[in-house]
Amino acid sequence: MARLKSPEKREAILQAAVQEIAQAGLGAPTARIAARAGVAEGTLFTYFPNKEELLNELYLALKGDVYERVNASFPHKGDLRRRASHVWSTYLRWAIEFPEKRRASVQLNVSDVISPETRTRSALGRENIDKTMAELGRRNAVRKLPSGFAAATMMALQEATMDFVARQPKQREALIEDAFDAFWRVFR
Amino acid sequence: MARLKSPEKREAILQAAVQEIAQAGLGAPTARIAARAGVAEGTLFTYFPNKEELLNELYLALKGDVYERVNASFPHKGDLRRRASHVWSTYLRWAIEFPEKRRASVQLNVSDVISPETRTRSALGRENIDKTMAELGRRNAVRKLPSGFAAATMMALQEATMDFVARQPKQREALIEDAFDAFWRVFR
Amino acid sequence: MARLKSPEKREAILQAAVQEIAQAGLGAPTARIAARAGVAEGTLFTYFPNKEELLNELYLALKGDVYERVNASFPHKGDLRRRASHVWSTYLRWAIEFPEKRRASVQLNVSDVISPETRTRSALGRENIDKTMAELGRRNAVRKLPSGFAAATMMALQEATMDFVARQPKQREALIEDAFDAFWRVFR
Amino acid sequence: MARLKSPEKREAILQAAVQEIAQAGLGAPTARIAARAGVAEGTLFTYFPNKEELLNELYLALKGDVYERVNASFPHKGDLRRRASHVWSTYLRWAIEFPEKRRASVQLNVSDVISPETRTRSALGRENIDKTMAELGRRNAVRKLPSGFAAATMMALQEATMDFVARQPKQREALIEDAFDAFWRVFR
DNA sequence: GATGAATGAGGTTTCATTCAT
DNA sequence: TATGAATGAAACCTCATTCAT
Repeated sequence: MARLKSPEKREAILQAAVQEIAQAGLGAPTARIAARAGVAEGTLFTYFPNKEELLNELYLALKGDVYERVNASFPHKGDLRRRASHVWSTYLRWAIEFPEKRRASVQLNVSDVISPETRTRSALGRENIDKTMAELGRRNAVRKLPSGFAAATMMALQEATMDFVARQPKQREALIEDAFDAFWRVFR
Repeated sequence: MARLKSPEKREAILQAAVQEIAQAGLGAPTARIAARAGVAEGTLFTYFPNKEELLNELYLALKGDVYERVNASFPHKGDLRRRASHVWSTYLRWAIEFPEKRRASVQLNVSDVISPETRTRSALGRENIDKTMAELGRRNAVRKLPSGFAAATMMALQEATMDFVARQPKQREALIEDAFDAFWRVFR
Repeated sequence: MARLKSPEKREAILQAAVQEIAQAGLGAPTARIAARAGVAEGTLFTYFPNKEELLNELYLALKGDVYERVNASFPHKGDLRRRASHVWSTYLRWAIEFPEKRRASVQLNVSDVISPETRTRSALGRENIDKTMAELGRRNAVRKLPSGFAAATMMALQEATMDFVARQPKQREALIEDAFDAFWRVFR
Repeated sequence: MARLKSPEKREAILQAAVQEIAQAGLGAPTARIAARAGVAEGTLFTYFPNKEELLNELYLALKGDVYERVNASFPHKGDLRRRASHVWSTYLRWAIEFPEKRRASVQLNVSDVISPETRTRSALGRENIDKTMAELGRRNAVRKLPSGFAAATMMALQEATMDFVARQPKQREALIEDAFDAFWRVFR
């Protein structure tokens, strides 16, 4: 039998894509991605039929990456604040730990290469997050704002937080906590 | 004497760039920008030495556009909440009124074509905003968070708001106000 | 004003295409066609939007080339044999004089890059030929064969003749005449 | 002992090549040919050293296919017309019965991948045909035309006939006969 | 022998920029 | 100044062929 398509190589390509996209945006040449992954230009296309697919798969991989973390130790029995705080800090730590992944993620979000289908698929595994956000959205303070506002607000406030954490890594935990307090106040 | 470079043409190119970038991202070909502006491909380069410069100038133009609005009726004598509310709603209304401008603006922000110098230059005309944000940042609630957090938070929360307003244009004013309340709570 | 798109360059590209296709088939690289035409790779695409269009335009140019010759001295008042002979020999001489054009023409015909629309357009200017062929097809000898058989037969028999003329150029005129006699006998 | 190369697989590859080439021309990827043959990409190259060889072998196979038929019931004792008619209709029926084979055959003929050696080898098994054609060529009517004209004419006229039969399959036998009459007249 | 992943040269096309007009 | 044809580097992708398994 011939060699099997190795998951390692696929992973290497996705990781290389993260780095290149973080650096050069979605215009990053497939040739450079392949080179960084240590495979031939053509090999990339045995793992992904074309660049668009690669980008979509990358999107899913990145989302999956975070969701997995969030779900891993999700405090199902905790109260709302506890659960919101878990989502908040897990997410934020991920973004801080892997700044390139976050950067790539942002680029993918802003662009329109991500197909609706991919967006739908990415929702899988996000149930815990979604439920928590929905609950937040039903609180009196924001009841009049549309559903989805809570999630969007979290994304947005995290965005605002990350940059600062990136610049002051030592105060990381304090910043994460203080920023969550600010976030929480929106719904209090 | 030679003809003068017409400000109208320069403006037309910038406007065309907004549309094209909103539609196709920063990869939008200069040829299409020129075409939409109603000038020849080469003409674009008599107004801007290269694409990068065009993009930087566009960034400045867009920022200037908003700041001008904010400054136009700035309530210098109002209290903090009043001033913050002014910034909030002026900015938000601009983004809602010109969705393409906002989209282009986002693309430019995310990318790294905007030089540090341009970012510095863009600060001019933002004094009112900056001062208001700084004041917000000194409030007890967020005192421990880094300076700049207030501004970043506003940008971020507005981002979260816009999408909803875009989808429910009729409730625009209510949404803007309710979202500001949420925003304000962060600092309360 | 800028340079105008020069018909000479367009012509050069088409001629270069003829040579390259005659030599290497329809797979002939656009880069080589451009090089032979003495223009840059990219220039080819300012004259033809893509390779397919180039091929279609080439098809039309080649057809037009022959038809022009046939029409130039068409003996409208001659009897059927006279007119058939004119078509026969004009066509044949063209094919013999420009073997590469003929070879390119054959390749284009066999392939499926030529759109139906192009085939339709190519019919313009072929009225004299068509009318003559139709008249041939109505003769008793071939009355039972479908319309179009005469034209197809001529094409086919010419094909058979060309190769021989190519190999024995000195007997060209005699061969053309003798072969026409054979052709004519089909309808006698 | 190692497995033997299976003749069935070889045959499957050749048949697959016929289909693919009929559909997509000689540019048909070896990968698709292999896929259609139900073998792995690499396997194709254990049966044929490279694509060019495959094409040459296919050419021989196709020619052999027809010649076999012609020879099978060749009327060695019949007069010239009888023998010519046999060749004519056997050949024509083959082409009509296997349109893809014919299409592939045409593509191969037009291209220049077929080596002179292959052309020579393909002459084997064509003796009956050749002898009949040679005899036709010596008839008074075409005596002045080069040897080989008869064969070429037949090919050519058949080409002209096939298309019509393809479009009117019901009149097949009548068309074959009428067209042969027309063909015969060339030599009468 | 059979497999199919891996390779990289080469193909078509795009596009920022230049420059003759 | 204005124009748009010309340029050629570089992008994405295909495919014949090799070779580890």
